[in-house]
Amino acid sequence: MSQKLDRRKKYTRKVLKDSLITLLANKSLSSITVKEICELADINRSTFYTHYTDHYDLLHKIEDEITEDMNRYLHSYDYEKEEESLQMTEKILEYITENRLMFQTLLNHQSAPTFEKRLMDLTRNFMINTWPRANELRTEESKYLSSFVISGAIHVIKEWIAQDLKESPREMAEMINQFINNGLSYFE
Amino acid sequence: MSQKLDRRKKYTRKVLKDSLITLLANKSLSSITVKEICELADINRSTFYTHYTDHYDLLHKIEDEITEDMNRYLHSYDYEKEEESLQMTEKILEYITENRLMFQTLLNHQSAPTFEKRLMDLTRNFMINTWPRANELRTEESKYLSSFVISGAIHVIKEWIAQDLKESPREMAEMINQFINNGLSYFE
DNA sequence: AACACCGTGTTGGATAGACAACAAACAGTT
DNA sequence: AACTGTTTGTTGTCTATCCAACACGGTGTT
Repeated sequence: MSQKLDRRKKYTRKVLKDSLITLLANKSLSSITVKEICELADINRSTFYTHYTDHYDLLHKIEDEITEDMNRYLHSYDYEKEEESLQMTEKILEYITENRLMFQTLLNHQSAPTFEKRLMDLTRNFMINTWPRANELRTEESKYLSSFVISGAIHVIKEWIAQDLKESPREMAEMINQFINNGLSYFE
Repeated sequence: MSQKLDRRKKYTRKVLKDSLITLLANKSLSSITVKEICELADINRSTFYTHYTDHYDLLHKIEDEITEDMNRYLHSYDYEKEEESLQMTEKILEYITENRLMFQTLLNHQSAPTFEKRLMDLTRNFMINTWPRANELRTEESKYLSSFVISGAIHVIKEWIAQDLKESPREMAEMINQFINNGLSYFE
């Protein structure tokens, strides 16, 4: 799956991604130039084109990576067991902590409206397909409920980030899981 | 003098230097292996040897660079003018701020006893050769006085670092210059 | 003593990235 | 409309780094 990358490739992609994220914090995606990204990353511009076709492609691949990671977290725990579902949420929040700047800017509609939508779709699909309690509901209802619950959770996370991650991932995980459980029991 | 470096060289040397400094914070120089440095820096070990002969050489070149930078600061201001001498001290303190971890560990005798000595020699030479007030003194006296003043200043800086750089470089510059001036007027 | 283990210093071949140069597209200026 | 400056893709050559492999010396284990 994830091939063993040459250290040079690994480094180049990392700094290009970091660079775009940094720029996105202050400017709109369309106003950012490839040249600018490369200068900040200290990478030759021609090298950029061996990895990405343009900066839209770069952003797309950044988002791909995040959603892949999220997906991995979602599927590496047994959501039916309460403690494991808690650990899962905690793991995801830790991941967000580690990539704080990324989430902070990507969740900001202005620069990249697609990201939040992708996150929601991903999580909703997971819930609908693998979560028993959601399954028991009628299809239509479960869709709305999951949307409700997930957009709520994402909003809480956004606020958490905006407040400088004052609470620990564990605290937030407990809080968010509580919210979600309450939300899901709404129709029970 | 400083040739335009290929980005790759620049990057490799930077991460190797950072890596050694990081390791020095916890272990003694002699117990650190080349392999370890390369693994932390994520650089192939064979690449290390194209730049440095061993880790002692690496540390030596780190120190070289710092002393060169210090020297540049010392000579880019007119020390006779009070305001410029203040700016100079401030500039040096800012430089220390930017390389905080480096100074913190290198000034710690345990790991690298030579560094503090090099710094002192450098500064003392500067004072003796280019500072009029020190020149007026007898050679022997000026040597001792400069040693006294400089070791005092370095100690103040070490304390400043240990106290997490609470004061601004400007504040510290004013304080230190005051100390030095008072110190130098001792024999006047 | 024989053994396995680990870091060292070095080599050779493969490749990613640096760099310089280019034509083309575009935006703003006069 | 010609002019200036900037970004864009693209290409060819050069070289720094990667990687795997090697012989060597030191250290410790049985």
